[in-house]
Amino acid sequence: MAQKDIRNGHGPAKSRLLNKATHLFRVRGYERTTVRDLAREVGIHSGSIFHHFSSKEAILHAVMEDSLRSLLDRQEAAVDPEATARERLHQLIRVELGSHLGESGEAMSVLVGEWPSLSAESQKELLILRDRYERPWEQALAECVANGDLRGDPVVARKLIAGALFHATTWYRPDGAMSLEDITRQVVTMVVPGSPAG
Amino acid sequence: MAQKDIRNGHGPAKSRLLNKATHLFRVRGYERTTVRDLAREVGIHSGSIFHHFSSKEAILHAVMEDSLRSLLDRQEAAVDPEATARERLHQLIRVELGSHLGESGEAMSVLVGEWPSLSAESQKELLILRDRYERPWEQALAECVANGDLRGDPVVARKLIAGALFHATTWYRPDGAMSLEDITRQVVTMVVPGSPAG
DNA sequence: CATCCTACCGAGCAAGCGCTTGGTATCACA
DNA sequence: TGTGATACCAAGCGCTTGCTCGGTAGGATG
Repeated sequence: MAQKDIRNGHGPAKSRLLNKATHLFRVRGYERTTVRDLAREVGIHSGSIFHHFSSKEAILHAVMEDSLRSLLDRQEAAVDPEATARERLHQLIRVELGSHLGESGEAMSVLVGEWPSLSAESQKELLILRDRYERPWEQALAECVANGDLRGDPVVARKLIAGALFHATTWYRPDGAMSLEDITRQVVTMVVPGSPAG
Repeated sequence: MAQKDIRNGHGPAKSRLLNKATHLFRVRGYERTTVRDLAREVGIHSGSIFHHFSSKEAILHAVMEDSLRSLLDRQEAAVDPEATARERLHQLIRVELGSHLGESGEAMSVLVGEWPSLSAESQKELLILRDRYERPWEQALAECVANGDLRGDPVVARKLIAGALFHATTWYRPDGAMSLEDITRQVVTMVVPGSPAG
């Protein structure tokens, strides 16, 4: 451990607060999670939370912003701009599904599921990041329609895919019969029929 | 209006309570909706609610049970057991999407979105109805896999479809470019490629 | 050595919550 | 005309909520 920041527990208090909040918001919901629950989990008094965050909603905002930024990072790392539209679609689906079902799954669930709990101002701010994330999707799907890989409207297709992938958090089990890549392949097969691309 | 039941407002108080509760649970969420909000909306005092329902959660239970039962009714009315698996799939998708996006949409959203707010006992009770609703889906999808209309796992396919359709509540606009039947057709096309069935 | 800052404690406030209780007006029915 | 049931009001209880506030221990900095 370093020289400062540890009066109690392991690691910087603020990030431990964020981690526990993510977990509690996920399993109990934002509204049903009290600041006392959160403080107990972290090992501090409830009032001390407000030394780090100005309000309970500021915690939700921080959780969501972290979630969105790391999602963007993963997308940028995984999508090859030189690849074909079909390949990029496969990459986009893999990243999004992996984000929902992997380590960042709880944060992603909070991001999507607790969106209405955010104030209008916070929503507006985070929508800028969200739009940035959606652009590669728009491009890949539009190209797939243009070259005949995908039938129908690309915007509707994106919405349908987003719903299907997000919903996987409610039923996916890491120790189940289907692996993450199995599901990814099935989604790709359903969206753009034909032999699956790499 | 009949002879009894109207002391105030229009129609039986219990059903008005249920209607307003559905709306409030949808737009504000169950937890953020207070019995005082609900009472004000209906035009009675907050305490009077507990003459009709034993608890706030009992209201949620009633909303969800009504929602599930009418969903089952619509399914039964719309699905032809004599039709091919592909046709039945089309019918099932139409019913589910129509339920999400039509008049019963708010109740459906509450049913899916507020499920974690229900007590374990209530969940157990309603799961019996839900299982009944899922059976025709299982059969149609299993048949589609058997006859080659659908590739992949039928259980995963059902989960993906359910997510895609439910998510439509967040983006569908009745006055938008895509009609309900347009979206239904696109989903069918994506799930079972080939010429769309009636 | 004094000063400042950070991170927290301990106590508690005001507001809001679900729900209870006791009472009353109105009806159906005997 | 009396009785019981139904549908509601008026008041408020006990508890929990998000958040505030004065104080303090301890490291860093002049």
